[in-house]
Amino acid sequence: MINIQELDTDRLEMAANMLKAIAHPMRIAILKHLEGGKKLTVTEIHELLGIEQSTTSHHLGILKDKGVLCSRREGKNTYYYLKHDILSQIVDCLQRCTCSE
Amino acid sequence: MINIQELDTDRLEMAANMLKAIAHPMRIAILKHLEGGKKLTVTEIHELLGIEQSTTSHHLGILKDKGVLCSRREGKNTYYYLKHDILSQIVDCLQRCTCSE
DNA sequence: TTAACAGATGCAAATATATAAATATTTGAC
DNA sequence: GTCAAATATTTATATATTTGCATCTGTTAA
Repeated sequence: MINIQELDTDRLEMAANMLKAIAHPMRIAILKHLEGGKKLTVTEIHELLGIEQSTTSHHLGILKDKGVLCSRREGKNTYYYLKHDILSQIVDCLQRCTCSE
Repeated sequence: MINIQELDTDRLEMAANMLKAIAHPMRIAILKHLEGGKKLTVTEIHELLGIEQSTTSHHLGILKDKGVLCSRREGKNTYYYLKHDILSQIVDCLQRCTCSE
């Protein structure tokens, strides 16, 4: 028998993990670059953001692990992209909420 | 002279702080209860969620500090409510992104 | 002015996260 | 197979977060 309360807790937990994954300046910047279905490699992102390769890979790993991004390997490169297009909503919302203060 | 890069960094930082504030199971649950312009007291929230009063107050303080909630004192009670209605978008988005997995 | 209620704050222990440096793995070219 | 490029993982250190308890501050009503 399935417990609704439990399900809800799991769902909240999942949502929180997803948000926690996004809630970092560099990771928000990554999402911005991936809006509109764009796909970028680790190297492209690490150069765009000007941060270490290993740090970039780490951030991408977190985003993927928590269900924010997907990745596809093509040859030596791994392309990362948004798992759900609607996630752009979050970035947009943040953009609107942070301009008035 | 203002540095655009710097501004952008500050803005990202602010956005990340706002998201970090939301990114917690209990705090997402709080936002859910406040959708639609509802105002609730600390006690109401602490009873709704079934968590300690002081823990509730801590969470509300974080959300207020990071610009997610506002509060108004009325007599013995303090009512908390969403600062920006559009923040419901984030909760909605999470709800949609967490049902398919 | 005191009792009782509502909320906020300080603190400490447990836990989680961030970063970078070093190292490992995977893949394609030769 | 060997090498180099692209990416991932490991590790260690520093820092931040979460939670509950105890306590403190306001506020209302007796």
